[in-house]
Amino acid sequence: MEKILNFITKEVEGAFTECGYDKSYAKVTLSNRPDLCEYQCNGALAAAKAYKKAPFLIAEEVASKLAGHAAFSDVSVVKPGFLNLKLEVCYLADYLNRMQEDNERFGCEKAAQPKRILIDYGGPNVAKPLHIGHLRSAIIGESIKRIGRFMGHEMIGDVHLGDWGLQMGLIITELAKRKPELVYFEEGYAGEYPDEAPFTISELEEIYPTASAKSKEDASYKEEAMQTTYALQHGRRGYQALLSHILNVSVTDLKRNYKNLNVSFDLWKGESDAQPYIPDMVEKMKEDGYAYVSEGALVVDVKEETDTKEVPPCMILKSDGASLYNTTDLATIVWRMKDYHPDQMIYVVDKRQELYFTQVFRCARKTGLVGEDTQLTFYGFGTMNGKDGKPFKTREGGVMRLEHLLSEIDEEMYRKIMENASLTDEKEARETAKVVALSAIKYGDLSNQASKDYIFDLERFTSFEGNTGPYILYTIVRIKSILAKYAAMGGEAEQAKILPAKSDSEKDLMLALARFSSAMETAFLETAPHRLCAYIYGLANALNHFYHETKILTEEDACVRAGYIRLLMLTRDILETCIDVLGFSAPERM
RNA sequence: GUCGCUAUAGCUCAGCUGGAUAGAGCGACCGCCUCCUAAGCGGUAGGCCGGAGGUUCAAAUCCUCUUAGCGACGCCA
Repeated sequence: MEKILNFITKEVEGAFTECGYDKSYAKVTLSNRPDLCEYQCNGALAAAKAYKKAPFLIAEEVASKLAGHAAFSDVSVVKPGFLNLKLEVCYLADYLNRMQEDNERFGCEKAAQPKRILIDYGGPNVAKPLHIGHLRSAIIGESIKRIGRFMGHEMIGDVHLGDWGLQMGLIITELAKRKPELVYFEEGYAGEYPDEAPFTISELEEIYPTASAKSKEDASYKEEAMQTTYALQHGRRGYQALLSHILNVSVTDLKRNYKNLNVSFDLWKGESDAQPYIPDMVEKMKEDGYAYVSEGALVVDVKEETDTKEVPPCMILKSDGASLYNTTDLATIVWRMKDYHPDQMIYVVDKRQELYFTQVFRCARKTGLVGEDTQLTFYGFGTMNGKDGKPFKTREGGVMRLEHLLSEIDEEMYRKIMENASLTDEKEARETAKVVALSAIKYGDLSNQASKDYIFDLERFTSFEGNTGPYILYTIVRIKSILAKYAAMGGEAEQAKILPAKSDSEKDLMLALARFSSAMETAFLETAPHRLCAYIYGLANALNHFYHETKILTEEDACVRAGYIRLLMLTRDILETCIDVLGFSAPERM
């Protein structure tokens, strides 16, 4: 189904062409003067020079061709040469009815050429709790994934676990100190290892920091951990059995945490999955003459002629021959290409890693790991700061665990719900609090441009007012409440049609609804969830304005009433589709 | 030092890729519940779009310079 803007543009293009002007001037945009018109075309201003004609005259010529068209109720020309358009209410109503019949797409067409896009977000470390540093990546990545999916692309989310390196050796070392009697430490043991892990997640979360601290103080401890790491990476059975226990316990816990955030991944691959690809990859880079030794380390030059800055070479191996972050990331690209050959890989990562990823991407291209048909995209997000504008910390100054942050918000939301006293059932109030809290935290994040730092202000985000998640949910709940009452009254609107708007607020709402497909498409093309937030905020405003001015259930004309109900249903469906894509949902009541 | 990002109302942020009078929310002030959820709606006050030049019919938006803050710059991830 065609976007309403496309339709209008096509009409205007026709008019420009008919008047002998190039249709490229016929670009129609949303009006920035809603008091004057709904859509506008500034093409006459731009065309004036090319055709050596006063813009006003051009605009008038074009306008005369459009006048009387069934889709427009008003076509006018203003001052220097603006072409202002208003839509005919019948046309608009017809368009919305077609949207509603459009099988859950609401006029938004899927991509004609679906792409396979692998999106890397998350990046949690095994055996370490999620902290707020993981929050943005999870929220933003999940939303980009869902937007892409809605647009018909094949989106593959990969969590990219930090499950490799010294940290694993540290854990095993510490465990060996504490429970040396475990069969995993018995050398030469050839039997089966237990299915049950010899630790719980909370033990694990305590073991790692303890071991990490010890290794910093005690050189021999660190040496031992490094040897353990080496043994682990070179196939010692007992250690590998422990590693899979650590992974299992940790991943189970991570999944639970991500589930609370309504975030999920298609792939639970980790850095360790990339290791098998390293030797061949490195060998090939050497053979092909890309990799050479510089200052002891194996590197690949990634400078380019057009660089305005110094781009250091991409390091492949450290001078001691060990692999590092780069190596793992490149090897990860190897298996991703081999197993999925995506059209695009998007990395949702802290923006401070931009230069690093520039190096990795260039290296991957130069050495032929990825071809021209795969796009590599760095999507950097800013830091989440506290109210003081500095990186978010707990009151004690430490890094806050994600779980703690979430429960704090849940608690606050629960308190407010009880204050409001609209829900009396304890269980429902608790559940609703969670749903609303999630909307607060996600909308608070997503409504900002991802690339910018933003200030996380608990009070502001949990407030019920203004441009917040709860406001959006409240709007949806209001609609649901009316629909429920309508049904209770015995109303049946399934066969009804949305009727031409009778008031300004109704028309504004309808215009906002008609923009849905543009908003979704823009959000995808610009990888910009905040554009979708801005859209639903406007839509929610339009609904609340309409709601305030219109008696719906007490409307006497049953046909008009049913038309209103259909309009509300479409609004609800679009709002819910949008928040689903943003990664949260609305309760029935709040 | 080099490069990059940011700068818009008291605060937090938009600004649809160059268009008309720069918009929201919070906070402040003033109104609106015998009426479908007032977590709402309407209104008032609040701006040299960091500064200076330039490009053109038109600049918050593009270019140059400049100031301030933040960040990145080979063996961390």
